[in-house]
Amino acid sequence: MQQGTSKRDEIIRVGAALIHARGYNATGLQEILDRASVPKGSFYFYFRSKEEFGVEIIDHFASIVGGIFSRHLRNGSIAPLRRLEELFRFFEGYYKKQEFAGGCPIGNLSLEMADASERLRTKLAAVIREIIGTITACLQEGVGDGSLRPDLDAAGTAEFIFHAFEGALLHMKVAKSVEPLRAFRKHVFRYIGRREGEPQQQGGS
Amino acid sequence: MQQGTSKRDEIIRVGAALIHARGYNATGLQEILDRASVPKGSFYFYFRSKEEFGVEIIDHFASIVGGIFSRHLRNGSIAPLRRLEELFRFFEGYYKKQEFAGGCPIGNLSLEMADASERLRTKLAAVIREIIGTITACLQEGVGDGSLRPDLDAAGTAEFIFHAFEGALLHMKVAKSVEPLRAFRKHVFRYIGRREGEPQQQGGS
DNA sequence: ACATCATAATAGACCGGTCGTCTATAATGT
DNA sequence: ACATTATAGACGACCGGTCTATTATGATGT
Repeated sequence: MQQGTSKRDEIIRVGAALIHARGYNATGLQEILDRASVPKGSFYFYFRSKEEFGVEIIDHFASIVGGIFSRHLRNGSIAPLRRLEELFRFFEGYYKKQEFAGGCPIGNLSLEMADASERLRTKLAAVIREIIGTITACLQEGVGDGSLRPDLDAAGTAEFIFHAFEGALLHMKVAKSVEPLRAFRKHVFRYIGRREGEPQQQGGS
Repeated sequence: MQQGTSKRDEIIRVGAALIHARGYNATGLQEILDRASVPKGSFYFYFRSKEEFGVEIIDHFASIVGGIFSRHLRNGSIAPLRRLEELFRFFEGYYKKQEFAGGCPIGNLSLEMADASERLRTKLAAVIREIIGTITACLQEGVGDGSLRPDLDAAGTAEFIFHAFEGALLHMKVAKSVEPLRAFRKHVFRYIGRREGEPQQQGGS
C-alpha cells in the first residue's frame, strides 16, 4: 500500500533528475515514464497534467536545495559567517563532482518557466523567498554576535548574496569551470567583511 | 529586390523576439516563420539547422546586449562609476517597461542550452567573457582616476558584478518586481565604494 | 530575342515525438 | 461480490525539425 505512493515518488524522483539535466520543455513525459518503468496511462492517474507535475517537481527541488541551505546555515555549533563559508564550499565540491552540469534547478526553472506558467512562477518565487530568508537569519545572527556590522541590512544583503550566487552558477554552467564560484566566494566574503585565505588588507573603510 | 538578405534578417529578428519571450525549446520554427511570412521550406535554405539558427540568434542578442554595455561603459564623457550607475539605471527602466518579462536573453539561453549544445555553450561563454571584459575596463579606468581603490581586482570584481546582475535579473523575472534590481544596485555600489542614500547627483536623464 | 543553365527560393511531404485521453484490465480491500 | 485503486497501452490530434522535388529568377552566349 505504501508502495503505491513509492511509485508516484519514483516518477517525481526520476522526473526531477531528467528535468534538472535537460530542462522542463526538453523533457518528455514518455522518457520519464520509461525510466521509471511506469506506463504512460498511470501518469494521469497520479498527476492531473504536466504543469501539475511541474509544481511537485519544484517542491521536490525546494526540499533538497532548501535542506542544504538550512542544514548549513542553521547549524548553531559554528559561527554564522563560517556556516556561509562551508555552504558555498559544499556547493563548489558538489558542482565539481557534477562537472558543472545541471546548475541550480530552481534557477533553471525560474528562467525557463516564469513567463510561461503563472502557477510555476509563484511557486518558484516562494521557494526563492524562503532561501533568502534562511540567509537573512544567518546574517542576523552574525550581527547579533558582533561578527557583522551592527547596521548591516541583513535582508538586502542576503538577497544580494543570493543573486551573486545564482549568477555565479549560471556562469559556471556555461563556462564549465569552477572559476566563477571562486570569484563569487572571494568577493562575497570581502563584501560582508571576512577575508578568505588572503593577507588581511585595509580595504580603505 | 536584393532583399534576399533582408528576408533572412527578418527571420532572425522575429525569431530572436520569440525566443526571448518563450525560450529556445518552447519556440517552434513554424511560429517564427508564420510571423515572418516566410514559408516553412525556406528556413533550411537560409539556415542549416535550428542549432545553426540558434548561433545566429545568440550573435544577434550579443550585439544588442553588448552594445548597451559598450555604449554606457565606454562613454568617456562621464566618470567610470557614474557610467555603471547609468547602465543599471537604464536596465531598470527597460525592464519596468517590459513588465519584468523576458529577462536577459543571454542568461536565459545559457541556462537552457549550455548542457544541450556544446556549440551554443561556447558561443554564450564567449559573449559573457566579452561583457565582463567591458565591465573590467570600466573599473580599471576607475582605478586609474582614483575613484576606486588602487589594489582593486578589476577583473574579479567585474565578474562578481556580472554574477550579481544576472542573478538579480533572474530574481526579477520570477518575482515580477523591480525590487531585486534595486537591491542589486544598492549593494553593488556599496561594495565598490560609492555611498548610496546620499544625494550626490541629480537624475541627469 | 531566345535557349540554356545555375542559383535563389518555395512548397509541402515525411517521420517521429509531444501531451493528453480513452477504454480495458488487474490487483486490492471490505 | 463489488467498489476502489492502480496498471496497461493504444490512440488522436498536433507540432517538431528535416528533406527532396519543384518552381521562380537572373545571368549568359549566340
